[in-house]
Amino acid sequence: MSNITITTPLYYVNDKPHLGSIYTTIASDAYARFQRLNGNKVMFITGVDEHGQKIQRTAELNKTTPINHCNTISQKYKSLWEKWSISNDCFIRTTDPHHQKLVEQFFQRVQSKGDIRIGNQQGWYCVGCEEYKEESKDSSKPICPIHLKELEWRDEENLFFCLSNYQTQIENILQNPEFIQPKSRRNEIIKFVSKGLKDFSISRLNLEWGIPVPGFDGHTFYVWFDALLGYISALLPKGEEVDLDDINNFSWPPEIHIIGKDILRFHAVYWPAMLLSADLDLPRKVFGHGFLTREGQKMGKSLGNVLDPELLLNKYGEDAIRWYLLSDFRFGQDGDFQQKRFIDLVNNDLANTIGNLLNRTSSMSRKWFTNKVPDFTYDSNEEELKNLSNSTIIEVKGYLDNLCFKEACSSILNLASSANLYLNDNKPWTLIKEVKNIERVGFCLYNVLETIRIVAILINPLVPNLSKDILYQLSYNHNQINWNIDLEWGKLKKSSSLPKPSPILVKLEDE
RNA sequence: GUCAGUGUAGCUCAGCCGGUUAGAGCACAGCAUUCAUAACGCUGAGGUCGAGAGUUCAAGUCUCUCCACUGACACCA
Repeated sequence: MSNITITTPLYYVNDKPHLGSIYTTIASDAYARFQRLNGNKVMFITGVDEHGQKIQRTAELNKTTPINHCNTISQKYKSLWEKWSISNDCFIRTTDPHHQKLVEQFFQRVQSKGDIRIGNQQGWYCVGCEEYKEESKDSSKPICPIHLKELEWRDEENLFFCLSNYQTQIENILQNPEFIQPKSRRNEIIKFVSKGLKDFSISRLNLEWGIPVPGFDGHTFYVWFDALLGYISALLPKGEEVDLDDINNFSWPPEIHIIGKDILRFHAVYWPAMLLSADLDLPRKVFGHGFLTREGQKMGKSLGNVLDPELLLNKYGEDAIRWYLLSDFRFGQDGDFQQKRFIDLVNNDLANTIGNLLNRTSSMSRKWFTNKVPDFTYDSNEEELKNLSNSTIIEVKGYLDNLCFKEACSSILNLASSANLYLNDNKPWTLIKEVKNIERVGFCLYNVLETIRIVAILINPLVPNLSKDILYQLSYNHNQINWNIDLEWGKLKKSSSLPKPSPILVKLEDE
């Protein structure tokens, strides 16, 4: 048993949650549940990032104060995660007071290390965006691609973090092939780092909505510096004095940061350097997952094709969406959300393959074994399903350990299909016509029921509610499941009662 | 522009160090059928493996060229 800390990004509260955030969070949740089921002590962190210019501007647009805006959006995230059964152990807000203390303390460490300097942030600035833009390569007059207006040159005093001091150390960290996943993203980062690291600014001037930099009037911390530290604040008890020396007693460092590919560099380069500077341990792994498109198109407000997680949940239920997102997309790659495919897959996999398997087997047992799991003394060398279950368990563990959700789902589904086939081959409904076969039928049905139980336990981290429903219908205690115990073949008690089966998933209909 | 990756059945993708008639799931068509949720099962149709050239006894699998798409190339949560 070990301590495992898992993080989602701290979502920027500029806008309400979208499908991308639920995708990351569901995957993280599945991984966290998997680790718990294996008996590990898990600290699953999620939360929100609430500072910065964009927030301030959005609040102004909505004619409210930044903190009110943050309260509203943060609450949306919080309640949405509850509705989705996200099993996070804490929820950090970067406006939490103890976070501010931690940022200050962290800054002082880095500063005393000599990794902070004053410099000037220069660049082409778009007044409309209120952002620095990358200098355009080919045109001499830089133009904002959004506002199509000329950019103006700005030169602002900022504090800089001396990332360049960590060039070789970062390169060494990247030597570890496990540190950044998937591999393609790792290559990008290595390439990026090899071109030479430049210092980056960690403060802004004249931006009110941020944490003030101690000792530098008018400076507030740039959101990234602030936000990344939320992973640490999340672990510390609220309201008490913070002490960075103690964080290893609070499940630091994380086993994994699960993030979208867009923010990989911050987590895989800037963040490790910051931690090195502060003499803190590094996360063991950073996983940059892919993005989702919808029916082949990017999702965006301008296209008006965003999928609202709340609407999805109300319409289809969490299990259906969780299964689709985890089973059809390779986690490291981009995926395309297709309505028809979603409906087809969920109905096939969950309702037909798994759900109907439960239904048909339970029905037979109830019919011929007085509403119970068969009791029998039939002796046989035949261990087809037992062996397949055991090999599936090993496979699934391996896949989930590497966040290969799709492969895990497919492996589990294969087990369920095999159980369906096993029934078709053994034909208990024919055997039972001769009374002398009752023992053999009992043996056959028990094998399938037990396989269903294994299937239910294996899908538990992926679709927890569906899993519980199946276990309930098998009269198997679904509280406190532990994979080291409950995945053992033969745990289903003979003669335990079977309730009348009911569909575990109402089939979805295409609109 | 530079670098990297991808391009295989209608859709999503597997195909490791090159080796018999190119695979899976879904979709589609047919058969069978009740233990079951019109489910499960079986069969079938469907691919010039992006294009062209080359290496080889043999290439989806290696090399080169071209085409298309995607990503990275420092302040985008």
